[in-house]
Amino acid sequence: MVADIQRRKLVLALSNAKGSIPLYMQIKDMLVARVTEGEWAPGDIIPSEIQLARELNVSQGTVRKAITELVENNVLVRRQGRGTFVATHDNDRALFHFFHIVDDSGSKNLPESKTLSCRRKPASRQEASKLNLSSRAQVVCIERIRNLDNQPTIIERIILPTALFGDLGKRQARNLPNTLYELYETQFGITIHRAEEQLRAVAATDRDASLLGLEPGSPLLEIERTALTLGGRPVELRISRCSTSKHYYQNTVL
Amino acid sequence: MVADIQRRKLVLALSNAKGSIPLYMQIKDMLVARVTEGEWAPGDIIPSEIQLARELNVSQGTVRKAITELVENNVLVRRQGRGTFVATHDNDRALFHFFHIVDDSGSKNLPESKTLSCRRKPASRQEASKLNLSSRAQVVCIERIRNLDNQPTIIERIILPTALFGDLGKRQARNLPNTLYELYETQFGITIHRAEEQLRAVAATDRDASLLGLEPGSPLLEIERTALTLGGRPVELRISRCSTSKHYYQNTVL
DNA sequence: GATTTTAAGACTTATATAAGAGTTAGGCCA
DNA sequence: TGGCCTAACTCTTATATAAGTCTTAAAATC
Repeated sequence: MVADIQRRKLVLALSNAKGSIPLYMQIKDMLVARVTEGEWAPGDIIPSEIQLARELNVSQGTVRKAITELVENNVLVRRQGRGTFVATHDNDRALFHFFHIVDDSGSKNLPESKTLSCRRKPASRQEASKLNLSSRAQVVCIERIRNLDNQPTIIERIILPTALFGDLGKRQARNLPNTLYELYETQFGITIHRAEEQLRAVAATDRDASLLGLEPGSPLLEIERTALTLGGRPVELRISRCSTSKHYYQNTVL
Repeated sequence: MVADIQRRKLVLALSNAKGSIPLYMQIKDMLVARVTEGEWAPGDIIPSEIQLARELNVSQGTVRKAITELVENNVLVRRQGRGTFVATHDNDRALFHFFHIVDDSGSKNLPESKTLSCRRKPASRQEASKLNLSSRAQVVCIERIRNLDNQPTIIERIILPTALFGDLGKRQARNLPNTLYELYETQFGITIHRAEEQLRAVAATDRDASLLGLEPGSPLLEIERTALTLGGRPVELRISRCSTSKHYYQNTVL
């Protein structure tokens, strides 16, 4: 442990000698590394700014600048007087952060979910490519239907690499929780950090239509989301088909 | 001018005496005010951090913290060794910032535009409500069709309050530039700062279909955007209907 | 004697200031 | 024309002080 810190000091000293990369960035990278490597798990408190500053032989303000950027990136959460914590998916912000469907009055509610199926299969070419898997790797494929205001509104197909979510397919087959990202975090140690979404308008298939109680051919909003970890590794592919007769997808462009 | 600065110092001193609001926030608000009031126009350089610090009787670091937050909000742009500038819509970031349609290969190109019509009319109830106008206020209504890869892909209807964009309807009727936000900024002194977008899947009307070369009833992605100024005032309503057969709407959730 | 209230202290993050190190653009000179 | 110098910026780091939070133990109350 002490040796570990010594090594770190050495590394910092060396890269500092090289000159170019600012101290606070090196510290930032080091903090990210310690989070991704699991030294600090989501929800854990990390050492105080002063402790880190002592450990790394820099001033508190320098550590602070590194932490500030990680707070802006949603990696850490600060609470004055308490400490700094690794961000989790169990607080309100995180729960709603990746969900963009809003009802016509503008209010956002999390939908209930009913799992239709949960099985293993080889990844399709497209799935393998989007998840960076070798072709024909095994994936878990979950299908569920989600209700908003007691109306079936969204059909979701979720693709996960079996390599990462091995026993999810077997153990929890049909009683999956509503908020999957919390499950990934607590059960599999995988924290979703950001996502890329591709939206298209598509026509409802016969199956879509019967599940959602619409006419076949009705326009649906298709959202194809690739969810990534802090390290940028894609770990979930999720394709949602939404009826937008009473809801819409909300996006704020800052 | 000097009196103005003196007044500002006094205001700061007073609100500082009250105690609660941090100095850097007061400075931030003051900087925003000076931008919105037009003392500094988009593209202008603002006084250096040290000059502002002297003017306000605070240290450079405090001014810096205020400016940093405004840079994060896309209000200001910093260039090391040069100075700090009011953000404009003429750089790459701004041009692509509000445009989310990407072709299937993932590359983003700005579409060409052809104006179909440009006329004045009284605002509909919905338009008046979304733009915060008194009912039946006059608006300019622009309709245009936009090509991507030489294919008509997007039908746009743009609603602007005549009160703000008075002579736009007459003077420039049919030769509007492609990038409107730059025009708003340079010709009307209105800078779009953020936007709220509501996305739905809809069926193409006969007119949509003939303009886009599709079958009537084909699914289209409808994007209803309300664009707001720095002060949060809605100034443009834009409804786009997009064919998503070869393109999609890209959103990154951080 | 048991329970609640209060106040001090030891933490934490938040804010403000200052000094020196990088960057950039433009002028000067060979 | 091409290279060097310098002035005017921002960027990085460090330090001091303020403000918020929790623990603990003494004091007050039942």
